[in-house]
Amino acid sequence: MNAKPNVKTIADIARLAGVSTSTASRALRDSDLISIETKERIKKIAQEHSFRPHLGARNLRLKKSNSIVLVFPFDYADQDVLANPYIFKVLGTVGSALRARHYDLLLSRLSDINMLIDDLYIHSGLAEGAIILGRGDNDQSKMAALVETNIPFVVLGPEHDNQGYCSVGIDNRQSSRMAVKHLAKQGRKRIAIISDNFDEPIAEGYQRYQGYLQGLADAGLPFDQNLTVLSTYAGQSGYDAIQLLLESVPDFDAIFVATSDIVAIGAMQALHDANKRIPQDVALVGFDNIDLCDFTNPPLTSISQRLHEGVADLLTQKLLDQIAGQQVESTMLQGRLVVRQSCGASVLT
Amino acid sequence: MNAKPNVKTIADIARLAGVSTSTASRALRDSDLISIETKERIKKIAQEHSFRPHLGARNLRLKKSNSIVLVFPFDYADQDVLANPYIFKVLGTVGSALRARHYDLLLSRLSDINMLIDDLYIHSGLAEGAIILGRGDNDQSKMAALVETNIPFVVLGPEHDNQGYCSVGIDNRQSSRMAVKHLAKQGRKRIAIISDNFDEPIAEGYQRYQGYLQGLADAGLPFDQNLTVLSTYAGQSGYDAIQLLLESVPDFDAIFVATSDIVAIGAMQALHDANKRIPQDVALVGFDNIDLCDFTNPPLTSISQRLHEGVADLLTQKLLDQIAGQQVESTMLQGRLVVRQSCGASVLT
DNA sequence: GCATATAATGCAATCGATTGCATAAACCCG
DNA sequence: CGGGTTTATGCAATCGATTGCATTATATGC
Repeated sequence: MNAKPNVKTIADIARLAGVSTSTASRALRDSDLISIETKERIKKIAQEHSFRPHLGARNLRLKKSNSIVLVFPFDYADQDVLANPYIFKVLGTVGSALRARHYDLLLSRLSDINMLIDDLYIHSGLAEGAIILGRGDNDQSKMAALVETNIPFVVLGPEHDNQGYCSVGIDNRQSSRMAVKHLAKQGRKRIAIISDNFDEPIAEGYQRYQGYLQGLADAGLPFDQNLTVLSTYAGQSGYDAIQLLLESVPDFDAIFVATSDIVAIGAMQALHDANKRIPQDVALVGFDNIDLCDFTNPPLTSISQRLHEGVADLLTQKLLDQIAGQQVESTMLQGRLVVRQSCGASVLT
Repeated sequence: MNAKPNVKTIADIARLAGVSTSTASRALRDSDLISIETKERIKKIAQEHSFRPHLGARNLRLKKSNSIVLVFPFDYADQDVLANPYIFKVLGTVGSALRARHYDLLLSRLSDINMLIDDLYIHSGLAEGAIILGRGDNDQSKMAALVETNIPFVVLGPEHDNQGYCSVGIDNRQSSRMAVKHLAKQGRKRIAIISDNFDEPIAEGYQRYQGYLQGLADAGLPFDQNLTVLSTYAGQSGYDAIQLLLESVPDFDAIFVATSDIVAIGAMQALHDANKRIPQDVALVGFDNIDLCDFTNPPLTSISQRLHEGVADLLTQKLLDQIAGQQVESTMLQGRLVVRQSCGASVLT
């Protein structure tokens, strides 16, 4: 059926060209040790047989893999997280950045950092480094262990004191503070917060909570424990949170949904169902600034993590620099408040 | 710093254990050629040095790669597509299924089928097969060329006559017909359709359009060219489509958004802005049944592609069977209409 | 015309793990 | 106690591409 006989290896090409495998290999790599004519001839033969060198063999010889593993410290089964467009966007932008640098992207089948260390793609030669998409609340002792292994890796997430590794992320505290101040500026007095963490200093949710507290303080508003509600990453969780608030502190007039826009959308739904008008009765600010923010009803004000503005490139470049043996520094970006209608501000600018 | 000296290869382990590499290799693979005590001893040493065999070397020797490449026939830069939670969900479920079968997942940096054939991960030994997430409208001549290569692959998408490859997807025509009939049953007479393709028989959008036509016919409704609007995959596109309809045929009373739920959400926003009530003035049905359907206002009736019900497993199993040399058949699943409020049906059941 | 520089090519080892075959050691049994 | 098994281990080739070194062929210089 196929006109071309089995041409699978460089040796096959060499045989067809009547040269040694060394010559064939050099020709295909464009070495100047080989005469122009010979190179042309060999290349032509390779082309005709649509020959591709076996990358596994090459990588073995060259001791590299030219690929990076992207780790979700979540289980694939955790559909709530997977349903978050933000994560997907990160995946896409990181993939794009790696591609531009001729690296392949391996998705980790690992669900936590322990397994990463344990099952180590890197030690097994599959990847040269890792990009870890965390919410930053990975157990720091595990992270320390990871640092110990000397595996090159970077983390998308918050920066901690003396973390010992390189991270790229936005300033959760500052961004949140800004969001809350913005709500206060619209005249809101009873601003609630929905977050996924109020206890662990290491968690992004906690840091956003801290920013919330600062924002309240800045605006001279009192803190009320009842205005804090925990959530997961699912839309339903936002819905439930609102119902809780409506029961306990029905006088709230704004919500900062620190968890994610998806949760904010769930919250909006609950408010609609309770006949609360947004933003007249309750103003809302989300986090992540997903595309959908433009199409919620009303459009959702949110904090942009500046994904389009180079986070993926930063992550990728820092990782590759690290692999190349360079020292790299963490970067903390300032979030940007994208004002739409849900926060009650007039969108004139 | 590290107490353990350079232990990178099986030879190192062998040296430490005072045996040959063959013995070490066999011991680590649990061969019964090796005495129990020796095995235990070698395994212990390997453990202590957290040794992992180099998978590249193993794969080279065993002539396999134990990984699959997942191809998006979209560019990473195509943010509209990447923003679709449906694709992400597929990614997650396929990843999960592969993981369960101990395969690694490589993301293709390829943007089209041509490059897949050309740049071929498979010929280069990186992957054993490919899962192609298409909208099924891949150029069929390219697909034929792909079939020619004998590379094992499966496609998530519609089934075509004599396609020559294995696909798994839902019956676009039938599902769409069902959706339209459902709208007609609610008394809607002027049902519009938003789709991304009205011309190419090979495209999913076209097939959904055909289903729409059948549905209209079933319900005895006349076809009106003006009720058909083209869209891309972005929410904005749905918004624009509605504005177009409002200008040209303001009397429409229902829309079947065949492109995706994201587009439907954009459409809802446009309807809100035009003070059209959903579903009283305009009823709406989307496609994909993403999680968010529960949290739109009102909740969006949509067609489920049955992702949770084994599509990923089917794809994975069929691909692995193919790699193992078996003959595999395509599967076409029936879509399921998930009724919520946007279609105007009473949700009593 | 001969020695030396230069260009082109091939040989063989290498990357790290695996495995068929050979060998050595221990054991069995008459 | 010698021949025949059984059990445990090692040797060396292999997967496919790459590259240092050696070798041959050609060119240059005097």
